[in-house]
Amino acid sequence: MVVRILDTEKAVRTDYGDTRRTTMQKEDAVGFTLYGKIEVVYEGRASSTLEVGNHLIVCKPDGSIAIHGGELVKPLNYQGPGTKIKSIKDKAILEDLGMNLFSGVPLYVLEAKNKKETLLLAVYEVHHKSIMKNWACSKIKLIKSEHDLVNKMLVDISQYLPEVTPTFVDTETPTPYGSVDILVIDELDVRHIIEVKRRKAGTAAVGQVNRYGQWFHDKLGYTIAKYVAAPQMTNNALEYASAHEVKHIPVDFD
Amino acid sequence: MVVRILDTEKAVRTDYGDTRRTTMQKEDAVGFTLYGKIEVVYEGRASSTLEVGNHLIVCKPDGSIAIHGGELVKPLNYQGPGTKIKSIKDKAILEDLGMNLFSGVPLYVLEAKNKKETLLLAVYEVHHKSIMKNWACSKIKLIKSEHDLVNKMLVDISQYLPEVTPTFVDTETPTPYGSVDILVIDELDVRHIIEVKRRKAGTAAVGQVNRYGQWFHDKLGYTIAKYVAAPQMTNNALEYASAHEVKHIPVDFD
DNA sequence: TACTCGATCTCGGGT
DNA sequence: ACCCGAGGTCGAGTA
Repeated sequence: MVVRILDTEKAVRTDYGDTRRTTMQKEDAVGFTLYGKIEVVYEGRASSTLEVGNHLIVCKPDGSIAIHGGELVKPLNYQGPGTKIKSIKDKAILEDLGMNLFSGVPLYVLEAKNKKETLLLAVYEVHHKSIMKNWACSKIKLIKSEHDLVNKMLVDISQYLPEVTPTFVDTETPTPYGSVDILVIDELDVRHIIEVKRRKAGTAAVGQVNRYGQWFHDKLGYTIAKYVAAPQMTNNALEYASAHEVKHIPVDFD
Repeated sequence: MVVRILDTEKAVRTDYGDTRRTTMQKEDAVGFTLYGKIEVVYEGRASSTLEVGNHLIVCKPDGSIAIHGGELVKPLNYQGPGTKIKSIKDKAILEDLGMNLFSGVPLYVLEAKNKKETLLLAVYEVHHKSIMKNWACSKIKLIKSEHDLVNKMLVDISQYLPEVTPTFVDTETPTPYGSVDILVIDELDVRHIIEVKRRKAGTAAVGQVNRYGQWFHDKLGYTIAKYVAAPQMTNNALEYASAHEVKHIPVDFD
């Protein structure tokens, strides 16, 4: 069994001859894309095969790898950060691993391995490839998240609970079933439990606030009131809510 | 206001001069990747900004578009299939739209619009770009899905319900709150409701089977028994399950 | 179109 | 490490 280890850039550039191993540094981290005729076999949490065809491979400096088809945002196959890429040349091993080698001997065969998961890529033709140097690792800043909606409601929480006199307000209050988005206690010691959704809420949101309510009522013995705060609710969610005394608070980003 | 419409390949190749509109055909469908210095503004379900930096744009023949940073499998920003790409050149409009034009006048500004969502891409430098022709649209075949686990259990369902004599078995039985994975009716007319998870089940899975149970008991008046079939359950899920008479059926793909 | 749910979920935060 | 829950979830299936 001959297994040779090479870094991702090297893997694109060489045939089977290279045995050097390079550790990728943060500074000189590179990624690459490769567009070509490729066959993929995945074995791990599930298993899958991708027929030979023109696909795009994207490898990033953090080791993550994705194989994209010509449709949809999500990749057909992928492995997360930290994946190690090797090149395998022993044909018998490849056939053992599930490769049919449809189109004769591949130019490259890459084994992308991450913990107990393996991705095998047989590259039969390379239409083009590119190296990405100094690839940025910035993160986007999101606004109008659920958290922002919670904050908006906190500015004047009593407006959403007209018949309640709040004496205590908390957010992200932990329960064994998850964190309560907004918890309001009034002067009668009633726990008002509010689950906030940024978009239309479904039955699962009502289920969530029910679980929190059961914790506060059944386990802790408090009197409770339950709410789902969302721009809209689905019809089934509304019905399910009314059957469980969950009120809908209409709320949105103006 | 000057807005010019061009197809995705054209968008890479031209500056602002092209006003042709082309409809992309299945046969000549092309996609492209572009690696360069890019700034992104997103406005839609949420909103976000991505600082100027080296990023990879992937546009597919179906109109989906993704902007990838040097980390993680998921794109930093994206739009789904059917997105229309235009080029905008009016600087005042760009500034209105939130572009700061950090690095002077961009080479290209692309507006990717899908329903009520908009992605603005200002491209300041192009390190390289590639056109993908004849991009395959194959799908992968996955095995070991939840559906496979359901089928495995159906082969001998009574093994998982030792004290039950099944008289009727159904799958994907619809309720207003979703479909029951496996429904078993026994000789006493009891409804055995089984929710199947291929991995460790959390509190949400128990919430699901509770909702189904409420439908069969509260609405339809049946006697019920509830189960979560999964390799494991989280501790909180186990506790929640025992409080609601939901039994755990250990099951796995051998 | 609206709604629901699985997913090789992915990803981030906590313990 | 693992556990756990959120997500612009995405995308599939169904009514």
